[in-house]
Amino acid sequence: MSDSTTDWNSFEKIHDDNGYFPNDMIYSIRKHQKGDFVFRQGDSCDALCVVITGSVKTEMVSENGNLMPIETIHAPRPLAPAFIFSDKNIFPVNVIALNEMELLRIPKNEVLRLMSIRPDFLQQFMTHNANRTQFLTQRLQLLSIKTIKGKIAFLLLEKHNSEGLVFSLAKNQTELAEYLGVARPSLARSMSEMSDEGIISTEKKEYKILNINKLKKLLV
Amino acid sequence: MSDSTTDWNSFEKIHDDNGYFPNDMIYSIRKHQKGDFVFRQGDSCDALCVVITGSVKTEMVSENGNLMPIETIHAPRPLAPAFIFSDKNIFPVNVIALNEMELLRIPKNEVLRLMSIRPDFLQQFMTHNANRTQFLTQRLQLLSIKTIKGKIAFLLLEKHNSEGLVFSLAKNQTELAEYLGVARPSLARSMSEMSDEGIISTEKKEYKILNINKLKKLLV
DNA sequence: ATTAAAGTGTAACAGTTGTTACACTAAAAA
DNA sequence: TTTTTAGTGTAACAACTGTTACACTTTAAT
Repeated sequence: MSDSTTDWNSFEKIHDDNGYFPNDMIYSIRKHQKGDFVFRQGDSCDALCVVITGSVKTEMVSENGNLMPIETIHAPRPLAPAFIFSDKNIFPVNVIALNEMELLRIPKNEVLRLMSIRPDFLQQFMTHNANRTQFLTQRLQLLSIKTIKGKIAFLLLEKHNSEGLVFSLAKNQTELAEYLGVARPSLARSMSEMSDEGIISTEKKEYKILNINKLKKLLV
Repeated sequence: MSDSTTDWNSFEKIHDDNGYFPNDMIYSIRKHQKGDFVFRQGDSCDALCVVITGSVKTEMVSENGNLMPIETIHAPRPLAPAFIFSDKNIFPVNVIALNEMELLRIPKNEVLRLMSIRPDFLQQFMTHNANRTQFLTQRLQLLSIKTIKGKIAFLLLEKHNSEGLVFSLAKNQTELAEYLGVARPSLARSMSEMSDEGIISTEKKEYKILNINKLKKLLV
């Protein structure tokens, strides 16, 4: 499964009680070089894995053999943390090291023990998962909207709620199109139509909402 | 916020230690009648809520004032369990009683305490959330596929993995179309084309995969 | 300053999907 | 059985989106 020499099934104990991890915590750390497969899609996994240095990318192997990139994960961040507790704990993606990286691995039972003795750890774990659920829910909502103008409206109204009528987006047009799951020229067309209709105005990454009622009607 | 007479902020203690909930658990129970708003979109919530009898529906108020049904929740099931731990704990949906129902409410701090003293409770909570994350991820994958034939292929190949080349689906064509987020006649057209091409055959809710390689190519 | 690269606006056309309508069949109710 | 209802197959057409191509602008690199 992997190219490192670390024995994957041996766990050590940590030596300093830092108030977060107790000094008798059972864990293992393994190093990977750039390009290593950290996990392959279909591997089973019964430990909490945390990227502690470096970064990895995840990609999904579709049924026809194509590779679809999912996301990039930079240290420090857990790797599919919810996942070790699911009924069917098989890794859904390939995980590949983008550079030299280190992976902390804590067995499931030890995770449960940590949770019961370290409230901070428990709370942080829960918060992470809750935020992830909210992220997924919101993403699902966005993709449920069928028209391009509707997706743009959803995005801009969301920004509006936190930042008002004038704001800037971090993404350029190409990235935005990818994020919305549409073709770039189609996005440009829809946007220029919305400008013609006096709903919004855009200048590079700066957006203004000119007619919020018309914008809301596009959500239908 | 609600029509019941129970004091929403008073919590009692449970009286029998059933091995799952301890006898000093802090909680409250409130009853709702059919049609009551249990929560409104935007309400904040710092307690774990469990539907213990009856059922509720959740719906989302979109920016233009339309109502979009999300899901129906039958007892016994927690209500947005991940959610109380998120950074921004505002209810994302309306929750409405479908019939006479009872809601168990356990304050967040008490949930954390329960988790640390009842491993079963902790584990079940984690498993529930993990499964939900997996469900959302899979739904996201399905909606990311752009063509109708691709969505059909994804669905059928998933069934194939667990049940082989011949199986039946629980949904009829109308429900299936809604699930895939496409128009019913469009789904029928795509399916009959796939039948013409010798990829699948369908009879009512029975499906056969005739040419799995062609089916996999549709995922691109 | 010049060149190269990245990002954007736009148009023509093809392809897919949604809409609407209607006939037909199967299943449920009277 | 008859009637009603739900579910399905199909067609014509409209609407929308993707594809491809190219000009133009802005930014970065040489």
